[in-house]
Amino acid sequence: MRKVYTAATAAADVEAVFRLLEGRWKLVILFHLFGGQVQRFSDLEKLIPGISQKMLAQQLRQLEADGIVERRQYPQVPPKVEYRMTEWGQALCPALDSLLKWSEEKQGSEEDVTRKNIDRVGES
Amino acid sequence: MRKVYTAATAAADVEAVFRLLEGRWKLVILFHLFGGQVQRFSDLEKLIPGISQKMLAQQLRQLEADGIVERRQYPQVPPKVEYRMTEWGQALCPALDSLLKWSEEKQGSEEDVTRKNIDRVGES
DNA sequence: CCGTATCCCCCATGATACTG
DNA sequence: CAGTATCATGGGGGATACGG
Repeated sequence: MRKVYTAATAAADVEAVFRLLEGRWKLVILFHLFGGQVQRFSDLEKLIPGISQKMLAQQLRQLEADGIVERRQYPQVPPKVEYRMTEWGQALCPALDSLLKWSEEKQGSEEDVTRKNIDRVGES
Repeated sequence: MRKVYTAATAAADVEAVFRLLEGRWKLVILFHLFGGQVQRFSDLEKLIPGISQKMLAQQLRQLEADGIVERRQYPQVPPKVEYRMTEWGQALCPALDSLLKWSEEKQGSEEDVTRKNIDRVGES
């Protein structure tokens, strides 16, 4: 049984999802973890040019708090910490893919729009 | 033939989509237009409590510029302006729905996570 | 009815330095 | 290796007023 939405609640819930993923670096991090990949803090630092330690730590903390990413810490010296997607987090991948597919559709749709506008010239 | 993505390009493209939809009011507007609904400026003003004219105009302009929403102006007094989804914009609906479905999955996945954490106690 | 124009504030991000 | 702590900043969004 699917949840029922009004325009307001649907928008609010999508916004809630956006808030989980907004943040300058979260999506890059996620795409480096999708598909079961496991990365250490320093791996992500290397994989993501331009990110600072502060931002990497902050975004990972938030993703972890939101249940999207799992942090696994090994009590040893030197420290070793691994990050991976949670099961739920991994399930986000196809949803993001549908957004990508949508953005790919843009090209094909533009000629149609042009034709529609031409057809509409002189409309009341 | 699908476009091929790296972690960086996939993230960049999803971010591009997010930028189209980010904005305090865009999603509410969209959900009031999805499914072929047509709304006048003043309709949207009434439908969306708390929005200012400035913000409504601004968000509509951006949605229009991005090809998501279509603005149809009738040259008459008093002015009449209608907004509706473009074909491409309407295609966004199922993609957003997959995000909603994902957020609905959260509940079911949380007990599992708890169990996993318990199982993992004492792990090296 | 359908918008612009201004001013202002806040918070996410960045730079930089330090630590168990 | 894997992080905090602190300070600075800029642009998105709100309040308010005005215009065709």
